[in-house]
Order: sequence, then C-alpha cells, then structure tokens
Amino acid sequence: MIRGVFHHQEAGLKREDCSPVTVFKALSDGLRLAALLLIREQKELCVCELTEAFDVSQPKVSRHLAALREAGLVETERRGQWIYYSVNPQLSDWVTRVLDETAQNNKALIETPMAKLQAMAERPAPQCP
Amino acid sequence: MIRGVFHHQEAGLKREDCSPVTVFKALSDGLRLAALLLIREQKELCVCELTEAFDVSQPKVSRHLAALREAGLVETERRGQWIYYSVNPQLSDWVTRVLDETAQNNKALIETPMAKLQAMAERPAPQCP
DNA sequence: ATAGCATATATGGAAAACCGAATATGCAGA
DNA sequence: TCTGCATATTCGGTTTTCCATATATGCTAT
Repeated sequence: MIRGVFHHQEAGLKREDCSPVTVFKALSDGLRLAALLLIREQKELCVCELTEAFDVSQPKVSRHLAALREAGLVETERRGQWIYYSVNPQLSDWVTRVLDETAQNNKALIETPMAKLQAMAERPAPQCP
Repeated sequence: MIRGVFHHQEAGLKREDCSPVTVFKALSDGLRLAALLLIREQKELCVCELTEAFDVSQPKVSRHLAALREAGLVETERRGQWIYYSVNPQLSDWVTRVLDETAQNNKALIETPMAKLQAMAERPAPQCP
C-alpha cells in the first residue's frame, strides 16, 4: 500500500476560486466566521485549540477549516505534530479589508472563545514569533 | 375571504437579525449578490427590471429579493403598480463599508446586467430623483 | 515495531436552500 | 365590476449543506 501521501494539502494545490460568492459562502457559517476571526486575531491556531475555544467536536472544526482553506481564506503549516492555521497572507486587498471591517465591528463573536483559549492549559506551543 | 392583506411587507415588520452571519449568508448567492450590487449602483430597481437585467424568471428574482429583505439589506417601496427595491438606508456602517469594498473591487459582476438594463426599452419609470 | 495523540476523511442521514411551474394577490384602469 | 399587469407565494422535487459517528493517516516517542 502506498504511504506517505500528503492528503491534507495536495502537492498541486488547485487554485482557489476566491470569487466574492465563494468568500461570502465561507463566511456564512457561525463557526467558520468566528474561527477565522479568532485565527486572524491570534495569528495562528491549531485544531485542538479551536476545538477547545469553541467547545465543539474535532471533526467539526476540521471540516469547517477545510472549507475555509478551499475558499482560499486560510493556509496551513505543519510543525511537528500540529497543523497550524493562519489567514492566507496572499488574500486580495478587498477581502482583507472586508475581514478587517468585520472583525472590528463584531468583536463579541470571539470574546468567549478567546477567554476559553487563554484559560486553556497546555497550549501546544507558545505563540511566539 | 379576507382581502386587502399586505403580505409583501407585514405591518409589524419583524426586526431583521442583521448579524454578520445573516449578512454573509445573504451575499453567498451569485444572483443575490449581483442584484444587490446593481440595486446599490442604480439607487432603486423594480423586479421586472432585475428580471430582464439578469435574464432569469420573475419568481426567482422575487424569492431572492425577499431573502435580501429578510436579511435587512434592502427595503421596498410601492409606487403605483411597481415595487421598488433599494439598499436599506439604515444599514450599519460596517455593512455599508463591506458593500462599498465589494462593489468597488468586483465591478465585473454587474457589467453585463447593467448593459442589458440600459438596452431595456420601456423602463417602468425614469430614474429621476 | 508499537502505542498514542493530532488531524483528516468517509459514510449516511437530516435539514435547508434552490428551482420551475402553477397559482394567488394587489393595484390600476376601463 | 372586470381585465391586465406586476409581484408574491405555494408545491413538488432536486441539490446542497451540515452533523455525528466511525475510521484512516501521519507524527512522535518508546
């Protein structure tokens, strides 16, 4: 059997659509939107942190993060055991501004999750740059 | 049978949610997004104009406009035989800015519909203020 | 090699969104 | 009153989205 297949980020990553409809569809779910805003706020987060911050099952977080990635909003980086999600730095300017506006005017969305995150013991890695 | 019921805008209009998720969900459909941007550009439009501009069935336009109204993004005003849709002037600032950003950076979305609109004979009313 | 954790995917079913066609409503004018 | 037009809604069916459970994969450490 073939092993060593990277299935969490295929080699020839298909160019994400990134049309406005794709973007808005990605933002049209409560968990996806809040997770994205929290990732944006914290620079990067892994699945286990998001699972705890939002108190939802791990597969659920994983599925929604995959949706955000397929829409081109986030990118992933594996570091050891963990896979870190961060906002795609190549986001077009208008999407970035839309996210900025949304974040600035909907801070309540990530208040509770952020508190849970900070109360979380044993974060996988110190969020140091 | 009771007649004279205004069902296109109930008297005690229930306060629209207008949460970010509601807004993004409303924008997550191609026709809804383009119709909203075209209405925004043209100040106001009626259903028959949108039907022709996008070349889709009348019930389809009507249903999607109802969705935009339920999300609080547009409002309606009846003038004679026609019902005009316009962007809700009470939109919160951040939503307005999001729409501005989206419109400015996705002009292609309404190019063709706008051309069809201008080529349309017998527009129901001159768009004069 | 084995065990254990972090993460991803498959599967199947429920709920919601969407559509076209047909029908209903509201208004205006004869 | 009746007719006609603009708009809204209903109905039935198809597609999409979402979730929970179960399973698979990849990494690390032993």
